[in-house]
Amino acid sequence: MKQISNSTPTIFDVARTAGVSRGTVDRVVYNRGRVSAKTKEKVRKAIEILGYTANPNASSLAKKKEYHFACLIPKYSKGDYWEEIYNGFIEGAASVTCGTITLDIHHYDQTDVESFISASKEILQGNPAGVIMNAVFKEAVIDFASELARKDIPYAFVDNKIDDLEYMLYYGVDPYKSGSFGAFLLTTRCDVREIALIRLIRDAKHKADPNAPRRHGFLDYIEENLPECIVHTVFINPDLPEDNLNILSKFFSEHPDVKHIAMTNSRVWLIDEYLEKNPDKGRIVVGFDDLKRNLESLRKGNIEYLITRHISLQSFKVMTQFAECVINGTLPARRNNYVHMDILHKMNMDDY
Amino acid sequence: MKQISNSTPTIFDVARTAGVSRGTVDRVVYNRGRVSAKTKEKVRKAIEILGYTANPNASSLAKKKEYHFACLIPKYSKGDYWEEIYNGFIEGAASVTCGTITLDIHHYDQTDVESFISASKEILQGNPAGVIMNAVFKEAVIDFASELARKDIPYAFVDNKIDDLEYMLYYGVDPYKSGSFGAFLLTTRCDVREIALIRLIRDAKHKADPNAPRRHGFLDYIEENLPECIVHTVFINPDLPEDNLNILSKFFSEHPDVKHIAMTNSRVWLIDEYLEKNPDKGRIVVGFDDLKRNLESLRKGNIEYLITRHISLQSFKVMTQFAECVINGTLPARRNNYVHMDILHKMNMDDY
DNA sequence: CTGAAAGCGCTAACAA
DNA sequence: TTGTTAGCGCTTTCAG
Repeated sequence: MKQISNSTPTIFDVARTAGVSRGTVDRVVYNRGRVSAKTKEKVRKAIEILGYTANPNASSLAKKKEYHFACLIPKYSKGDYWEEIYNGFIEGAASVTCGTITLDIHHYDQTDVESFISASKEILQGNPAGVIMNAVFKEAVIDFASELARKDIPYAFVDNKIDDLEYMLYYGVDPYKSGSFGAFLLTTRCDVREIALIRLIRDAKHKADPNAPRRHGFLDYIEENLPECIVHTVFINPDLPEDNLNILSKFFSEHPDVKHIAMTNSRVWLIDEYLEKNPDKGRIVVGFDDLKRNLESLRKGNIEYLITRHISLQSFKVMTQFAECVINGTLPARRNNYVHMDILHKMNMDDY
Repeated sequence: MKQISNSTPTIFDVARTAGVSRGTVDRVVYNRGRVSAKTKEKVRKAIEILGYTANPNASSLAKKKEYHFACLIPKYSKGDYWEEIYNGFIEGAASVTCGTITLDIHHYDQTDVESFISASKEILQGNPAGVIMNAVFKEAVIDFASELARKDIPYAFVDNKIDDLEYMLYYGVDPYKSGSFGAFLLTTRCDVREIALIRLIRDAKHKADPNAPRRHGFLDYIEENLPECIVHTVFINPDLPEDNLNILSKFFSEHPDVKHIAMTNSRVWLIDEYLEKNPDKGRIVVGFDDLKRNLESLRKGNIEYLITRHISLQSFKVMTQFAECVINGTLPARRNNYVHMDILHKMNMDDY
């Protein structure tokens, strides 16, 4: 029988001062039920008096339960945005201590709704404790969400979301705001008459346009603040890098006064070769997301600003918080979590 | 006797495959000595084969040792930079799991070397496991450091450091670089002829000039990139806010063309009242550090950019890493850790 | 130099 | 509804 309670109180101390057993204390601490109201009150009071908080180490050591989570995100190639998201999931799952997490990561093709649907069906088969996904195909996501709801499986969104669904948690950056911010950084303190907005060709199959909100934020800012400014849209093909050089050369030789360039998708590195080969002191380029190749371009000075955030932080956070809430049966402190937009410039990129 | 080892290997598994006891495994894992070379080798091999890693939860649960650390930082008033640093220490100490940390936080008066010296003596009396401090009074810090070295007490720096000392760890932002970056943000895309650099009067007692590196970074940038630009230095007194309005009004009425203002200390909010009362669309103000009052000024649009970082992150990081290294007898992965400089603007400050 | 064993604080299954 | 107890994986003391 332990006698002295010098330092931090343990569950044992609580049990003793409340005059109950450790098991009972555990029950009220974790709301496991099967406790009379009277006892509950006694225990609560004891906890209050002693200022008891559970020792997370002991807790996670003792519980050996495994929880199975599924993630559904676009497939990616090396160095992509979604690879970072993936990494965040893995690290997050590993760092959850209130239970052992196993992860099933499913990928779908962003150009193909069917791939999303079939992946979501597979997930349903697995009967996970929770699902984390992003929301590109609106209707398909809604269908999936209602399936999950029926099966009482909680779900969370990362990167983007669908507002009127009953998701438990969201982490991402406000794309519209980031677009406006990009427009600000591109045009501040300048007398801007024309802007080139470089976009990616998406073929007919690409129904999804995941960058639309950011682009709209960008365009709305320009319209409101620089109504006279002309925005030229230039399409390049991400799959035909050789052609892009020509497309860009052609455009800029036809529009020699256009000095301001923006790309609202995450692949501003696609135009790096052009920028490199056609240096122009007066040019200002703004892009998004800190992909390795974008950072290179920033370092070389071809890009002025990159608007970004720690990509994997979003998926890390959503993974850890979601798992904790699902396991403990609690709700997150905040449901919608917008992460801060960082500005990266050649001068402050080193320690990012 | 445990039989099955399905999932992650435990110290028990290692012991069994090496044909030794758990105690022995522990000794080689933590280099506690008292193990024959032969046994050591056997154990190492077993660890290798099984891919064993210690369970941190079980580890910190089992070890009940208390470690006593001392921190030595300037005293502060509510809302100050050093209050945030203090908070980071507290949170960091609480989140260390490889041992129980107790903290003694000592404060000194930044205007008074003696106060530093006497505080450092007190710390020595306490015989702490380690010391974390900042480095304002150079000689006094060097003396203190050599005392610590003699007593074999490791120490770490936060915020700023003295390069040629044998400190174990440092977290901070490169002040010189941040100054240059501020100069860049203030002057980019502008045709700047004159700048007002607002400084704080420090009386004769104030031998320390903790903002000098940042100021030099700022001034050097201007000199190198805008050699024609005139930098006016305006002194205000942080203790006489009423006077400042007059000083600033006088200066700016005498220099109506000065539109660019910088403050390289952390208290740009001191000029907020002047800015508020004398609105000027063409003015650009750049400050440092995200103190609450600075953020207010940013929100109101009186300041354009604030260069900062999560202040408490520095002390949090230094606390957790330093404690871990001291306790485990290891060295940090990186000794000098420069944290990223964030740019805060009205448009991206909300989720910071 | 090595092994045995008693905890660390908590959980969960079982007994009452 | 409540109490009891055998671990979770590791540390550390004490014997050998």
